Formats: sequence, structure tokens, C-alpha cells
Amino acid sequence: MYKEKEELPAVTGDFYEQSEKMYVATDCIIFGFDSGNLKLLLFKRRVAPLEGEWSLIGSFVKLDEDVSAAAERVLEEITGLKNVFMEELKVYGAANRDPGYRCISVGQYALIRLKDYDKELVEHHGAVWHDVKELPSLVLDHEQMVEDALEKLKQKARYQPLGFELLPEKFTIPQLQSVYEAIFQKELDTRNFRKKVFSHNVLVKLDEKDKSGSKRGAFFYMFDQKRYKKLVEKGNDFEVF
Amino acid sequence: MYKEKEELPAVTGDFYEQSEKMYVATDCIIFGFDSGNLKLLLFKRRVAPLEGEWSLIGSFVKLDEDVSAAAERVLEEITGLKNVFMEELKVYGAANRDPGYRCISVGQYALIRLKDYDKELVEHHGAVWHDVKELPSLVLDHEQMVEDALEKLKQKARYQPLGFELLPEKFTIPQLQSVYEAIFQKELDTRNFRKKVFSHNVLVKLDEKDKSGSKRGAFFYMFDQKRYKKLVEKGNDFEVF
DNA sequence: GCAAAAGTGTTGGGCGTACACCCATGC
DNA sequence: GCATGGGTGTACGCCCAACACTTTTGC
Repeated sequence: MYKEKEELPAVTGDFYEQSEKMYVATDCIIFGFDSGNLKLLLFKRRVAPLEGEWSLIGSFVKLDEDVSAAAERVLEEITGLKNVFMEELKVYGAANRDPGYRCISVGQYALIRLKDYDKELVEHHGAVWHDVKELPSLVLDHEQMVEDALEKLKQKARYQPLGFELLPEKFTIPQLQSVYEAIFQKELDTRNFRKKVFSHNVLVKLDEKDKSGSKRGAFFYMFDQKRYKKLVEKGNDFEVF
Repeated sequence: MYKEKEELPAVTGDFYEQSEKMYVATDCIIFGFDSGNLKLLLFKRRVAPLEGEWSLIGSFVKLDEDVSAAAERVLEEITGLKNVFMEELKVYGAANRDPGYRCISVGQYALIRLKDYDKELVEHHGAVWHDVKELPSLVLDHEQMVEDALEKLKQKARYQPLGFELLPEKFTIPQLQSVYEAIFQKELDTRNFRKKVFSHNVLVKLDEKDKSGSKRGAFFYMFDQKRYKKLVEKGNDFEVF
């Protein structure tokens, strides 16, 4: 970042005065899962310019705020949720990406449990869940962000247990399979799927059954975070699916 | 990025006037490969503050410049090289990461062929190649960047043919194996390695031999970009190693 | 009793891994 | 002729993919 003696001004409040400042924003690609489908939380702009168009939810990063903190703030402001899975996707840094002024955006994708979020808060912000297979056009480069996030999710889910982030704490194996089918966009074999998820010994079977999906009912399970962490520490870089 | 009606100022030169601008930089983690070891190009600061300390090479992103273009510019300014493999690593966005002024940095890692770069240019900038296993302390969060880049390289090299980016166009199989041993930080089995690299049919054997490494000499090969691209298009998401 | 989803095992093939010796050549 | 690195094949085990029927229960 520093190159030549001549380029370094004296130490002052702003060390780099001669250089060009710009806005840094962060946009959140917020995924949820419901009735067999991946959902995306979008916000409808109610004002010009781009009035009525759909957009991801984001914010400018403040001068005294970590970029990751900005994303967490946005997520909490709109859903009321903290401590959810969120990870950097990519920087969107084209010089002309924002007609307002030079602004780069750090895309961050999050996985949340649909039961948990604060519905009033979401409504108050005019945000709506959309099925990822039926998305409207989005402003700026947000469609690209969504595409990239879906691809990253697909890749990442193979090696990290992300599926659990989209389900309630108690979930059934058919539900879990359904999540992975939505992420990978293909059907999975029931027997092979069970074999694989059980093989790692990170699921705890409960006595309770979920009778909502069928007459017979399916047993609830929970994900054992501690056991998973131990596996990772032991250097098992296994495939989850 | 847009949230409430009240937050949108009228359209002017700077649409977002009330928000806070900051510097955006990019730092390049430039890898090379020589005599069995991964090398990193570092720059020694010759002035205060942090005089004499080693740093990655970077620059501020200009107002009218894509972030990726800034990284390409930095790389060319210091090595004379264009069109090399370069990819975004991660954003370094801690609020206090730079004592000069609020500045986020987009880390980008590059793989270059050591034979190709412009030695005079590198020297003129005071840059020096370091063995990655014997790195000095680096300024700011640059050590973290290097660590992250090495990890990413390890991951990525399994699924994408990155090894070729670090070698001359003509290379021998033992050289290629040596590159991968440096990336993965472990020894590989000669027979299995050959089996794997040949299995994809992306190497073209030349008649020429490289006699520099041994008396018997090893045949040169070239990487067949076209063939590789066809494989990828066909949806073969094979492991390279 | 029937519809609808939950749950359960086996087999074959391909792939990764482990392993040891001959070859070509310069000195 | 010997030292040095280049080059080759096989056997085993594991994991993945394909595949079909029984169980439970609400209606």
C-alpha cells in the first residue's frame, strides 16, 4: 500500500490526504429455507431513483466500524438476529457500479432460521422473502451478487455443515435432505444421504417425532456442535456431503 | 445499500454526501516458485513510519479505477507483467487496521513465472523475493494476508490447475510435482502423481528434454489450455490433485 | 385398507494409496 | 562402473452410486 518515499505525507489526522476516498458499502445476501425452497430476503425501494425496484439489503460502512460489523448491524437492523452464520462473498469494485458516487460493496451472505427472525421488523423495512427460483430483477449488480452467493453456497456446503444453519435446532432427516437438495439443485438418494450424515456422528437423535410432514412422523435430531468442532480440530477435513 | 426514504439525498454529484468516505487499497500477495520453494515478493519500506519493515506491495484504488484494475496496475508497475493469474483473496476491513487513516484493503493473490518478470523494475522498487518458509515480520495485517493466501492456494490448487501458473510454459513432471509439494507442504508419491496429472489428458509431451536437473534428463511438457477449458465446460469438476 | 412419507442393506466399480525396481546418462 | 534423478505397474481397501421394499399411521 506504500510505494515510494515521495508518496508518504507527514503524519497528520489523515495520513493519506492526497489520495482519493470513496464509499464502502456492504450488501447482505440473506438466505432462508422454507417448504422445500431456498428463500432470499429482498427489500423494495419505495423512492426514486430506481423506485419500486428490488434490492439486497445493505448499508454504508461507517468510519469507525469494521466491515464485518457493518454487515452484522444491517442484518440485525432488519431481522433482529445476531450471531448468525455470515461470511464474506466477494468485493464488488467496478468503478461504475454505482451511479450515485464511487462506492465499492462487500457482498456478505448469511444463512438464517426462518422461525427466528423478527417479522414485524422485516415488514417495517418493507422486506419480503422471495423464492430463489423466482427472483425479480435487482438494482445495480445485485443479481450478480445473488448468483455468486448461490454458487458459493453450493461449493461450501460440501465441506462445511451449513445446512443446519437454515433449519430450527430440532429438525428431521427428511428436512435436512430437503435443504441440501435445494442448495445443490438436485435430488439426493435417501439411503445414501442418511448413511453419509450419520457417518460423522454429529447428529443426536431425540425421542420426539415431527408429525407435521407425515402420518408416521419423523424423528427429530439435533446437530452436535462440540463433536463437529472436535472433528475439525483433529484435522478431519471430511466432506459433509 | 439503500434503506429508508429519509436517507436518500437528492441526486447530485455525490449522491451520498452525508455518509463517510474512506480509502480503499489493494495489496498483492505475489507468489513465485524457484528451486523447490514458494517465494513471495516483498517490499522494504525505506522511510518512517515503519521504516525498514517489510510489506506487501499495494496501492490505493483510484476513484475511476476498478478494484481489480488497481491490483493489475500494482502488479505491472512492480514486475512489468500483465495477464497473470490473480484472484481476490479477502477484504481486510478492521476499523483500526491502518494507523494512517481509515482504509480497507482488498487482498489479491497472484501467481507469476519467475523467469518472466522484469528484474530491473523489481530492484528499482526495492522489492525482494523471500522464501515463504523464512518470512520476516510484515507491517499492519500483512502477515495475516500471507497466511490466508497460502491457505487459499492450498485449497484452490486441488480443483484448479494453478501449478502451471508458477512454471515456464515448458516444464518437466518432476518440476510440476515439486510445485505441488511446495503448495501442499508435503511430499507426493511420484507414480501416483504422474497417474493423476496424465489422467486428465491436459499435458502435451514435447520431444525436448531438460538436462539441467539430471544426467538422464526429463521430458518437457506443456499445459493444454484449450483441452482443459473443454473439460470444464463439459461440467467435469474434477480434482486436479 | 389405502395413501403417503419414513426408514432400512447390499453390491459393483472406480479411485486413491501404498509400495520397489529398472533406465539413461555424465562423470 | 557408479551415482543421480527419471520413469514405470500392481494390488488392496474404501467410498460412492445405484437400486426396492417394509413400516407406520391418519384418514
